[in-house]
Amino acid sequence: MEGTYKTVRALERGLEILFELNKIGRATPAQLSKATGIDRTTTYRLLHTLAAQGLVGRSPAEDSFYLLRDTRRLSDGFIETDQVLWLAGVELGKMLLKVQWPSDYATFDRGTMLIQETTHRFSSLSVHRNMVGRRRTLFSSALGRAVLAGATDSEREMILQITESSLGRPAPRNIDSLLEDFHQRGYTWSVGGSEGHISAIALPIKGKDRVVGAVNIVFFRRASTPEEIAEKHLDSLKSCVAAIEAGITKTAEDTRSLHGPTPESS
Amino acid sequence: MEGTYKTVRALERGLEILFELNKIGRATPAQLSKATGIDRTTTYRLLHTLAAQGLVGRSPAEDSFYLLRDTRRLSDGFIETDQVLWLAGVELGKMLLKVQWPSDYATFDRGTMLIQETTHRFSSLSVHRNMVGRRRTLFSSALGRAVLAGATDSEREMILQITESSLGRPAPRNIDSLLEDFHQRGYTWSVGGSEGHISAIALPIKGKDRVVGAVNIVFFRRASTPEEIAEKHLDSLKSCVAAIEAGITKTAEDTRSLHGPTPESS
DNA sequence: CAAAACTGTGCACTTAATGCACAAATCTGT
DNA sequence: ACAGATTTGTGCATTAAGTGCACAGTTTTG
Repeated sequence: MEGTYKTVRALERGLEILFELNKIGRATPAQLSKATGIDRTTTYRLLHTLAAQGLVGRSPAEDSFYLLRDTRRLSDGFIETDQVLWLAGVELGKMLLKVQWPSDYATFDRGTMLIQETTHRFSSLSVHRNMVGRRRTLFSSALGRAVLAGATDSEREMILQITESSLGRPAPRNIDSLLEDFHQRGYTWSVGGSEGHISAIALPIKGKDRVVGAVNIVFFRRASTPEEIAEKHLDSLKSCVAAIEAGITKTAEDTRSLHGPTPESS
Repeated sequence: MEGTYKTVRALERGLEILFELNKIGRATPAQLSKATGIDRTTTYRLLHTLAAQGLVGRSPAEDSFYLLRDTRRLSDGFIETDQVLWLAGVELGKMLLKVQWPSDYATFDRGTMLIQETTHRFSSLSVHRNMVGRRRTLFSSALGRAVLAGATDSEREMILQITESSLGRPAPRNIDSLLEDFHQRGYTWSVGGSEGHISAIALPIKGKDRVVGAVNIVFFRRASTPEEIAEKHLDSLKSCVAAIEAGITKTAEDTRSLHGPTPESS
């Protein structure tokens, strides 16, 4: 990412052939060579390498290669939320430039909020590091409260059920005051949170039809109050959330196009 | 495929990293290096190459890499029928050894039968070549008749509608006699087909809940009759079809397992 | 049946992938 | 808060490994 690096050509070319095969659906080595501009024999050998990996197969009758089921091994590990992760990281970075305080992006995961991305490392106003992977409670953290506030009624019910079953104890059901507070203020908050000296405000991130996660701004309890921070930085937080949400709907829109093999008839 | 070739290592290694990333979901260069056994700096550079292609992204905050949506470009071109294609090619090859006559595997595609795989090239009893991509009619070819015969009622209705709309003329609706003939004989047939001197018998290939295509045996009209060929080779044809169908259900069964990223909590 | 196109493989060339080495940054434990 | 341990990023020399030419064999075209 830093200095644009010298890339590995053999890998690039192999991938290029895979891309091409995905477009065409079926092709001979010569066709692929023409399409990619890679020398024919090189194409041939790259195809063999791909075949050895079980990614492409060759028709026993025709000379053409095509994709095999195992190509899924290259992409099945991808999950939608990863895309959001990238976005969140970028936007959090931008926000840090305006707001000095660090912030986290977290998702609801099995009863608690799982921090997925953070700018703690880059903020001079943070003592924490290694935030990613840590968890915050659903009820007492600003992040958790934001998710609860951003959820639809049915979604919230599901979240509460999951939380109860994974925590093994009943969840506090006085959510109403929390929701009211959120609608009044426009954000959720917590004071003296996880370690007694940390406070935060947070907003939910909403996807197409569900709450994806939440983003917060973290500050020292003795340094300021939620109200003061909100006054100064809520707009930044809001536009950060908006940017992430925009990215989500954008990636959701571009429906992946499957193109079947449509050889020309004679 | 022939002599196991010298594979391209750089490509293999890059793919290995992608595989690993698909398993783990999220990893630092060092982790990937350990997991794959590839030198750390090499791993690092391969990751950069993958990143340059837009396949993986790197968290701006954390050091870990993860997959991006574009990994789908590596596999979206794959279609289920391709898997069948490979199978069909192999099985047709096997059948050719027993039955001297050439045979084709074809699928229904926009109103006609599209030949996808063939052993014409390898049969000494064929004058044709370049069969793949050619088309046979739905009503007068053994292949087409086999698909009609193998379809369920609702499926057949769909096939007929598609055919009518793409041919622009009404389809013959006297299918009943065809079906009756099929159930009586156990195969479909055509005499003096596409070019006057070619005959064939055929069987449908059925997938989980739909007709996938059909396989035929082709012979010279003056050399034999459908009845004679069926007597000699229908068993071979049947076991060929059975092998392909077995392969289809097998690949359909192995449901692809998606594994989400489940980072450990602190 | 001759010409053109394509496939498969050996081989020589030198590009380009690789891993070591080192500096810088980051994390960990006390 | 500080020192040791771990990890990251990059330059560079080495040579392994990717690449394309050449040629023989096969297939397709006209």
